[in-house]
Amino acid sequence: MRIGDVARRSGVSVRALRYYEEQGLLKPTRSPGGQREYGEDAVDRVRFFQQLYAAGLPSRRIAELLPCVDTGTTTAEQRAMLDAERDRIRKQIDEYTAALARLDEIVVAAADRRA
Amino acid sequence: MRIGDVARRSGVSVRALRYYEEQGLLKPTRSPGGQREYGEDAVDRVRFFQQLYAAGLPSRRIAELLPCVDTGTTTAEQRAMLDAERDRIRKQIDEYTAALARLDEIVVAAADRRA
DNA sequence: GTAGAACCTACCGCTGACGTCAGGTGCAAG
DNA sequence: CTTGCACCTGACGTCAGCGGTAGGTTCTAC
Repeated sequence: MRIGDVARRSGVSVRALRYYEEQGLLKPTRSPGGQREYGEDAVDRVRFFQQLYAAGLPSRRIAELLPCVDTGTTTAEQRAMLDAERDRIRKQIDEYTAALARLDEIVVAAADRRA
Repeated sequence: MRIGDVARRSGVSVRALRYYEEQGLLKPTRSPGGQREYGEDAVDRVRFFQQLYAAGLPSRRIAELLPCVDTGTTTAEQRAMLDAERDRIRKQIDEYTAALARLDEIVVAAADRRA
């Protein structure tokens, strides 16, 4: 698959795919002419990246845990990082939930006024 | 209260407080010498900002909904914005939850391997 | 009245995940 | 063989929420 196909199928831009490679997240082979050639798994991998990006993980962290995904094993360091990230995400969810409650308060207060 | 006091009490930097003013979130009065003078409610307001920032609301949105908080009423436009933000936050929570599940999978898979 | 902490404005710097050129090359179709 | 789209590298631009610095002023304490 060429880069445009991966982009269309995964829903990210061509630029983003080149950026992911720059960050060490994708390692496509090259055609004799120098064009990137992606395997079938590339689309799923990109969707996986998007999920983690959406949870606030930076490229570095994603790159660090790719070996875990590929080998199915973790070093002590990787487990520590995974735990830290999971903790961070849980806290984030709490903060989002709290903020949501604050916005709800505003809505409810305004609704009461109108009632 | 002067800016340093507000900073210490609310846990944000002096620089951040000046930034909030620049964004129209705080409107302290000025002393004859030109120094910012904050009311007692400033600390709570800043904590409120932090909560919303933590949920991914940009300064603009926060500025837009401050009138709602102060007056306890909302215009149709403001209600639409509030609904959109609440929706966005709920989706974000879903995405965070999904990402958390993915990380959990990795941890569990690695744990199984070790077992 | 003077030291020094706290304040002021103005401005440049940083990070991250890309967007957006510019200028050149690869490749499939007719 | 040429059209023309897709691709390439390299490099600068963007946005948000501040951090940090420079150079000068105000306020508080003694």
